[in-house]
Amino acid sequence: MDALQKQVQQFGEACREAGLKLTHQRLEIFSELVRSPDHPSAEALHQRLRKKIPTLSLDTVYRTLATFARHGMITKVETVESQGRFEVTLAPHHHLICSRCNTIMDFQWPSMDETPLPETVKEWGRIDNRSVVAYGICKNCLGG
Amino acid sequence: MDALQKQVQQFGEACREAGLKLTHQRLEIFSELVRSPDHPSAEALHQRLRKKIPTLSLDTVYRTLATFARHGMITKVETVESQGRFEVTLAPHHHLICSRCNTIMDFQWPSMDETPLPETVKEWGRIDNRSVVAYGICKNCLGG
DNA sequence: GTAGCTGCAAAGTGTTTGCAGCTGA
DNA sequence: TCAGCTGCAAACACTTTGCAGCTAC
Repeated sequence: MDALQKQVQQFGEACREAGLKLTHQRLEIFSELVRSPDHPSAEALHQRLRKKIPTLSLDTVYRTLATFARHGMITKVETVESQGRFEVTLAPHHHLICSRCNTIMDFQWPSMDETPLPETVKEWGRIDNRSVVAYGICKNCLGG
Repeated sequence: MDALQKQVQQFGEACREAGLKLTHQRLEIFSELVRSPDHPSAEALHQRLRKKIPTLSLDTVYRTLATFARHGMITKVETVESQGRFEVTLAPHHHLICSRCNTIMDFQWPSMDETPLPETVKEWGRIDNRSVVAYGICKNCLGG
């Protein structure tokens, strides 16, 4: 069984646990997100899925993504753009955003994940997760 | 001369350098942002400024913020919400966001600022800036 | 005097919602 | 069967734009 199949199977279990019905649309939306390393927006996902499910409506994509996010199955990525971007919830990782073409790339930074936060932050409240967002220009856009 | 006055004076110089006209509206919008530690949205700024300048229009606030951001005088903060949030460009700092009440707090983390990024990131392209975004629940919302 | 800024109104874009019919468990 | 999901269309919220008059330089 390949990685995608495994993730889709886990998805089925997660739905059952969360009391969510496992519909065709939900399965396809999730699979597409697993296959998409580029953090697509709801609109982008809808475009891609229409080829496979022509009747799929954009508002279902929005609703489904919101549902998944509420159950922690996917994560809404923080960006400066107004459009939300989504990704499947995985191991802790960070984001590189190209200011020119707006692509988002993941990267790992284990030593950072283990560095304790400053004392002042602990006084603020409870931290659930944290990630680094780095802005710059990717090699493509630099013309390299 | 207090800190606010100083910052406003520097603002005047920054405008001249950038070739921007120093209008009443621009000055007030900038001063309000300097006075606002809570990273207000365009809408919020407009609300606050209306008391002082009743004729100020919301689209001028949007346009002005975009102009300031284009010239690096202010920064648009990355959040998961759809609304953009702004702050005056200052020393490097990071953000704590309360998932419950959506307030944004700044914090310093100098040791993190100096930690070099992983090698893989250097291959991606040029990094201009980076910051940590931490999500959690603030003490207020925890009921503490 | 003139380039550029502002206010107004209208349009755009991304997202959410109400409803009626459909469907997975 | 029936709670809950989907598609449709309409509403919404935030942001941008075209235009004519106004203002800082």
